[in-house]
Amino acid sequence: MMEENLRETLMGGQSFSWREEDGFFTAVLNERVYRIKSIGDAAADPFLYDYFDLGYDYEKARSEIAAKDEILRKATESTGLIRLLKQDHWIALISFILSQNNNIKRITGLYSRLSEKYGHEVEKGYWSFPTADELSKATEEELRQLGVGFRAPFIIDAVRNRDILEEAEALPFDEAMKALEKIKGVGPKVASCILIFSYQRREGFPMDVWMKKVMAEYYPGKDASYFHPYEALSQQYLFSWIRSIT
DNA sequence: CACCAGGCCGTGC
DNA sequence: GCACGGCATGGT
Repeated sequence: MMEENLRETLMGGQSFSWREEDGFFTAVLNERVYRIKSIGDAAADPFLYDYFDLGYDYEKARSEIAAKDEILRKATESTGLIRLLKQDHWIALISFILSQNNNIKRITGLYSRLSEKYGHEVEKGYWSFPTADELSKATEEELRQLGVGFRAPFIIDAVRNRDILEEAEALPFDEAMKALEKIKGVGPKVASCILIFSYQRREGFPMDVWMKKVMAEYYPGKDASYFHPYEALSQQYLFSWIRSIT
């Protein structure tokens, strides 16, 4: 059995909710604090079972991805098992708006500051990410002061258009992309991240600056369809791999 | 000083 | 339709 790489799944750019402290991965989700050491800790909890998508066979998917070509074999062997998280839509929307032209470390910091300023404390020192209602109280000026920069008006617009998240649920992938892209600051990359990491849409294939390098260098002339039916998971292995060797 | 980070918007053609 | 500059912030 392939070793699980919980760190890559939780800290590798899918989510900005988790912190690593004292050998535990910790996050405030579902109105409480979760502290886990390994994926085994998630199986008994219904919320985490769903969040970590434990009903899906990631071992099988990984081995089929690895068999596709030499690059994917290298990418899958460069790390342990990676999962695709099923996060809250609203948290994913704001998280990936924050992510544009930004780096993972700073995105995580902004996520924390938003939580402490607009969220609520569920346990001493642990703050939930603000709900849409809570974040609706923020002004553009406040958000800029907090450090989100040019993304401030995008967050305001996301609050205003929050209902699109519900609509996207029932739409086929391409239409869900278009619906999400009606929100300011949401383009193809951000929309596909939201659909993969909170709607379980495995046909998404986010093209960030890292993936553009991978495609140009190793898959010239190809696109997401080459990786079917594992577009999203292949992308996640390639993303992890290219960052690890660069 | 420059250039980069899980990009997108507005403008011009 | 595509190319390009601008954009807040912090790190290297």
